[in-house]
Amino acid sequence: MANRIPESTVKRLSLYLRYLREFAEQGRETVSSEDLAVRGRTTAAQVRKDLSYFGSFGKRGFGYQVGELRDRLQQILGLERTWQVAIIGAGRIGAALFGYQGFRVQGFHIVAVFDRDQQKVGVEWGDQRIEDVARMEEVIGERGIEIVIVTTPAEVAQDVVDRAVRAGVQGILNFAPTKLVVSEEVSLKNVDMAIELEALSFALSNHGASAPR
Amino acid sequence: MANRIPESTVKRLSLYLRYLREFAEQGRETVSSEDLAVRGRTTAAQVRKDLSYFGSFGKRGFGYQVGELRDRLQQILGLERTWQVAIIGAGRIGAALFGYQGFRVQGFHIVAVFDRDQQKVGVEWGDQRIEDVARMEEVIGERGIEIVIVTTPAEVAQDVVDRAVRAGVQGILNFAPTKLVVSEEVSLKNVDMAIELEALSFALSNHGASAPR
DNA sequence: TATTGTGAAAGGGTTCACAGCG
DNA sequence: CGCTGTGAACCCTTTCACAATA
Repeated sequence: MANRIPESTVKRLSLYLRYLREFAEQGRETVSSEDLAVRGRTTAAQVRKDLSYFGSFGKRGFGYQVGELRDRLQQILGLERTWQVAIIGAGRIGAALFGYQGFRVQGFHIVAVFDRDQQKVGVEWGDQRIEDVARMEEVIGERGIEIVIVTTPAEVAQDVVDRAVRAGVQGILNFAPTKLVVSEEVSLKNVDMAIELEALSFALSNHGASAPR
Repeated sequence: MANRIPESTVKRLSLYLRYLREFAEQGRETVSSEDLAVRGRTTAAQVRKDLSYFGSFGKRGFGYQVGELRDRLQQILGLERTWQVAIIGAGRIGAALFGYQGFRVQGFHIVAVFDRDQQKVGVEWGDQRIEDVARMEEVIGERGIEIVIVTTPAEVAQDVVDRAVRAGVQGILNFAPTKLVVSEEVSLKNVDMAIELEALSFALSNHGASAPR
């Protein structure tokens, strides 16, 4: 069980979890792999293969218990616990993420916000007071911060990440448009809006030119 | 040339373009596939294969002309023209994206911002006045909007996208945490922060349990 | 001589098809 | 009987290795 899981499988599990919550809200008790596939625009075989990496959760001839599968996915994804999260960079993107309630629901607790701008340090954001990034290591240690969300300018992102990792951070969600280098024990995910837009530009520029239909 | 290009190749081209701009700023005239590979943490063979989908731009024994390859990539990615872009949803994420200068530089011109909240309609954001989403079709037509960035709540995202597509939009960058359905002629890219965070949670929860080292 | 461009091989993820089982 | 779980086939992307050549 759980040998080497494709990244794409993990992301689909997140989606299945969303759908299971929807189904649970609607009062449904069971779903088939086909139901989940239709909801997520994938195939039933894909759903079953994704789940099979972690065990067998269904009953042949019936499908899956909605509540039970939802709970198993939450457990698999590590969402039954809470995560201590910091946002580094109190600019516009930092503010947007701080305000996004979705994180809290999932057990991601934002317990610090850092900025280097002395004008911002000390300013209150909801339940947080912006900290000086100079004190980052200290605060990471004190509050047991495990994940940082990086929303700094690209030029300083690598530096703050190196410091955060040395202070004990294990996971990084990077919004800075730069490729960060981290050691293997640290998990890194990138959200790069410029790349997505450029991929869109490419697709639009090559309508029909590349696709045979 | 340009038969069927992997999505991953297109995204790497965006990165190579960034690196070429850096190299150009540093005054470098030539680069090898190895130089680009080191900069982007990939392999020289990968760089050459990616480029080979579009032609041969290098000189054997020398490498590539920095300026020339940069220009070719800009052209391939459709970045030599400008794109008319609208943001749908004037909330925190919409504001963050509106303020992000990176887009403008690349030729993505934000020429409209929509919201359904009458409190926001008419408010000025920089050079834009927030429009009522009820007028969306009209404005899309008038301003020749080709791409929309969706930052609405998940519940209404599909509806506004259907309307935008009917009004002529060809590309969608979706920040709403929901899977949108669009017809094949429309290009869709998703940025789903919740999924990225959950994938991070999974990776952190399975440190060593899944990876053999 | 150094580096590109590219067929061929390898690797990894998705789809298929069906045996297994409630 | 119906739907799951899964080995095998398939397909797509990456890597390899080397001939081509500026």
